[in-house]
Amino acid sequence: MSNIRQVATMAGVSVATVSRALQQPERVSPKTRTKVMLAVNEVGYKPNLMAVKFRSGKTHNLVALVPTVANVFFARVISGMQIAAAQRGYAILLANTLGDESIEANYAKMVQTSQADGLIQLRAHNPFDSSMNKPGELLPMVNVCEVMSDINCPVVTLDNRAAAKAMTLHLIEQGHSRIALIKGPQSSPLTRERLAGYRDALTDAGLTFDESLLYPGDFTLQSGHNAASKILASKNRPSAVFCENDETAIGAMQCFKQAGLSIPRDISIAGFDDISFSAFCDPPLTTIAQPAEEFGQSAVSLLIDLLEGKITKAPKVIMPFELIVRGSTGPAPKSTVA
Amino acid sequence: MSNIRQVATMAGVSVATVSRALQQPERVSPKTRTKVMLAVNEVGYKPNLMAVKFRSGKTHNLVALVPTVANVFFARVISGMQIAAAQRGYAILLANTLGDESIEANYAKMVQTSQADGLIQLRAHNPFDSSMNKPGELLPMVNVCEVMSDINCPVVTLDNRAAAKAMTLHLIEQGHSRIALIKGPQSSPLTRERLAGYRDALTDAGLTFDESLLYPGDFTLQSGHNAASKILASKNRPSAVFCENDETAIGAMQCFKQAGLSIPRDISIAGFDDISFSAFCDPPLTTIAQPAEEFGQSAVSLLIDLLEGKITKAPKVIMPFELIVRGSTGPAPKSTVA
DNA sequence: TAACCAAATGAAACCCGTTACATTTTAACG
DNA sequence: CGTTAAAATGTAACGGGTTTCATTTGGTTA
Repeated sequence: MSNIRQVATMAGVSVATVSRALQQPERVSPKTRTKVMLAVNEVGYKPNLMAVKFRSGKTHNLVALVPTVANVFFARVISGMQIAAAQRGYAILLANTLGDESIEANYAKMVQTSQADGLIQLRAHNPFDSSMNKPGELLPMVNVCEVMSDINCPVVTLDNRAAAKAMTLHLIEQGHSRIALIKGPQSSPLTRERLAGYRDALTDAGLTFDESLLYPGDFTLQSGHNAASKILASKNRPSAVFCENDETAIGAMQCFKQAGLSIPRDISIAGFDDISFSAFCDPPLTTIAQPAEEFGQSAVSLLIDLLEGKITKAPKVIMPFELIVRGSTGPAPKSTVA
Repeated sequence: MSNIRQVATMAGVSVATVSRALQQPERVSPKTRTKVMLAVNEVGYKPNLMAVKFRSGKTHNLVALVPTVANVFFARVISGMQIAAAQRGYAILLANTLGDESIEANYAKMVQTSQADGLIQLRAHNPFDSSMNKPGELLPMVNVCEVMSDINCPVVTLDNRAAAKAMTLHLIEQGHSRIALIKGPQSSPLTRERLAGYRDALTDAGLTFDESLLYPGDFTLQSGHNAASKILASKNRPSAVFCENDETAIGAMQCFKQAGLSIPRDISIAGFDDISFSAFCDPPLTTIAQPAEEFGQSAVSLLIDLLEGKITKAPKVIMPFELIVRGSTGPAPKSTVA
């Protein structure tokens, strides 16, 4: 690999001049500039940006801690992060953490060992060890989707509680009074927030909250399918099912259809996220649309602002959601309503 | 940030000794080792790995050029890459190229500017500029999924032609003789290979290849839906549809179902990839399973071997596929067969 | 105790840009 | 033409590790 000194020799100038000719062309005479450019081409010079990063102390790398890269919703967030980062000259170091805290910690160390400037966390968990805690100083981190309550950290999310309430309200308006909820992983704050919103809507509508209508899930297709089997087997079957994400809903939908139920005639199903597959179910899934790509973009933008000292307080960005009513929800069957 | 010199001062030894105490503990006396470790903790020393990378000329970063991060199949490949890379001490720099050659070239430059050691390409396209071509030397690149014919490059893929042939054969065995094919993007070699396999099977079975049964697509849900509409509108409608990927199949399936067709009674549908959603369709989708995660792992492993000089020839790794027969394919309707 | 070798340690170069500071060249003006 | 300021260019330090080579220390043996 050629270096700047070879270019300098070839051009018959000093390394400083070469550096200037490349970084601030107006600082060198046109004549010298030409000489340098010719020499650059001559020796096929490509700057060693590792040296630049080392010297400057800025890597322009951001670590993204993603529990599961293969999750469609997360994939959209990553896509947004990637695009925003590229626009501002940063690269994304992707970490597939599988929710494992030791893996998270390993990647977080990249920030502590100067391999990355900052970190984006999709889970509600602080991956840094205590040595990073500087009193009064923000960690070089931004949280997306899930909110960490115990730490002061910029965050991009949406009002999950309000969104879940809106969806539940939609179902109630359709005449449903027994609405099952298939939850997400217990560990996720999202699960609790969405449950709270579901409960809010019931309370507002004067309906009783029934623990037995809550089903465990973990945001996977399979867990939706499993929960649906249990719902089918329950006595007093609910007339609607609100799933805390779309994958769960799609898994549940398959189970109901294979059992011979017609959706939404026999049972209504609603999801959360609006992944691409949701519009292509049969029937298409009623869901809450989240601006996933914007989550990623906004998070990256916030993190870079933080790193570049443009913000010092930790903002909380609440993105808008949208209730998307499609064919999977409809009026409650008369028999159930009666 | 503390550095190694501060540790040296604190421990009362030279920087060389500190470096050795940390890298090759057996090379220093136990007494010194202890002194150094105490000093490390004392000043909260974290090595600047950017300096190490700069000095060594090895970044231990790999660039992954992915056309669309949000594609579920690619997401699985990325997941595999990520895991294999982590195991061998490498990090993945993710690039969402959108198939744009200038974006690809930008990320490829990261290799040329010493920001990454190598690159994994998911498209059949060489992103490097000509300055990288060293006669007789392999590029620091591995190809996954798609094969580049014009360049000598290690590759991990599967026999798409054979797989498409196997699927088509399956449909033929079910009694189908008019089988539509919804293709992928024209630009992708996958599209052509799968088409070739489809054709092979028809030829072997003595069926005529009918151009009018080929429908354009681009691997998206929407394109599958669009193609299905056209199929519905065609006179002499085919009794089976082979889609070049699962997303297309799922999009097509929705269209057929909404038109009142029963699958597979009225029409059979087959896909390719075996994404997670395929098992959770109604009916579940017959498809070709590809070991996507293994693609990623194998590619990373190959690339690292290449970078570390463990291989000098460009191997071609052909992964196995599996025909997964589910409910979306069945015997051809009698009326059509007759 | 002298001689000798191995183990332990230290000094300094090195990687490759950027940049502060010093020096030289150029241009302008009296 | 001489003076002076501005523009252009050069020199060398710097960043933080690793590593080579030299030196010192320690222990062993005659």
